[in-house]
Amino acid sequence: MASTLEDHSDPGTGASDAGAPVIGEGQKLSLSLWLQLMKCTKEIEAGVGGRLRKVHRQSLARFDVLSQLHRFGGDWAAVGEISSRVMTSSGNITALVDRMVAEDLIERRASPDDRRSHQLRMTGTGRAVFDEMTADHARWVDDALDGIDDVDKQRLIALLIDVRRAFEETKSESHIAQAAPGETR
Amino acid sequence: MASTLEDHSDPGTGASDAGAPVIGEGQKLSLSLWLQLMKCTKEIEAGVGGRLRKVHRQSLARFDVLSQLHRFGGDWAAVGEISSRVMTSSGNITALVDRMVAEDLIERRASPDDRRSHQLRMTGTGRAVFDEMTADHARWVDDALDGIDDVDKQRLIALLIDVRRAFEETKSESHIAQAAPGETR
DNA sequence: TGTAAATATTTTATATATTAATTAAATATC
DNA sequence: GATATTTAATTAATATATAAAATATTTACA
Repeated sequence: MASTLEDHSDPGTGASDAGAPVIGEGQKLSLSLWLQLMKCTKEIEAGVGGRLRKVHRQSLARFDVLSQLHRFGGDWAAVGEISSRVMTSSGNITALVDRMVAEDLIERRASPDDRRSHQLRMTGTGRAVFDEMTADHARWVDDALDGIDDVDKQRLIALLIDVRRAFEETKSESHIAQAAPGETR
Repeated sequence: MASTLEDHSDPGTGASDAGAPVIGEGQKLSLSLWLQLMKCTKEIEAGVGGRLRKVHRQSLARFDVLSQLHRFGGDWAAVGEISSRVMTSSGNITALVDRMVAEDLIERRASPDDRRSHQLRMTGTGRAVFDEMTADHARWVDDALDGIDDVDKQRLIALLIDVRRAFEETKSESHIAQAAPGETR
């Protein structure tokens, strides 16, 4: 779902808005960037995800699971490995895997090494479905970004990698003093 | 949830991968950009959304609904207006609104003008919760983007607006020939 | 060795999301 | 004015997501 699709960068004039939330000048730019990032991702995601759903009757979540399994090239992969790579909770991956197993897209077995662990692998059917989805997915994404020239795409990629690195650093810096309710700084 | 968190830009060597999906050279760059866009958004969303959930016991979806209602400054807003602005389905907004009404964050009434339509407004409680969330949200987003300088933020904003505009144009161009299963071009 | 702690996954409860079908009312058209 | 179409929202069925608790197993270590 969309999130924060509101430009808070204008805290308002104050007219008829006595207790308006106070947003600092320095935060406005960050909020505008976050808003654009969110809108851009959600809009394209809705487009590509909607087509994936309509054409292949599969969700982006399932496509992600298959994509990650594909990287293991036919080998078994631990459930935890997949769930962390697709950025979903352990509880969610269990249900997702259940449904994908029921549809014969993937198969699950107990790990031979660690009896706590389970492993996943694509089935032949899963591989076929994945290949079909992959081709369409790549074309749809490329279509969505059609109007952007290669130089701008490369600039964007570099900037987004910077943002992710900066965010990771922020997290690791603040990991000692975990946020208490109401105060983060 | 995360999506497409797999870099398809390398279609592989072909070794032990006979039927590998074919991805054109020109699509690789688009896929890399899409991957970074997705990862960047999802990672920050997980951080900010997780804190919002933990600290304020509210989802980003609810924050979005309150944000949109806030723009109406105390006036009633049509349910459809809100659902389209937060980019969610009519079915979802009904359930979301039900829960928010039950928690006294917002109130709902039949529209006086159009008897098909319903309207929403923040309650005093909702406004108070929104104000608290807004301050934290702005700070968390700013923290997440702490390491990026203002010039790069502005570059990113401009580029993302370009991407959204390009995507909208693509959609309106292809709206006549809607994609049939398996063939989009 | 025995016990505590950590790890991997599942289960449970619930929230959030989609699509399709339904209901009700407004609008268009003849 | 009667009928068909469109519009607005809800309902129903189901998928996807989270957090918290439970289960089972491995690892650490006194």
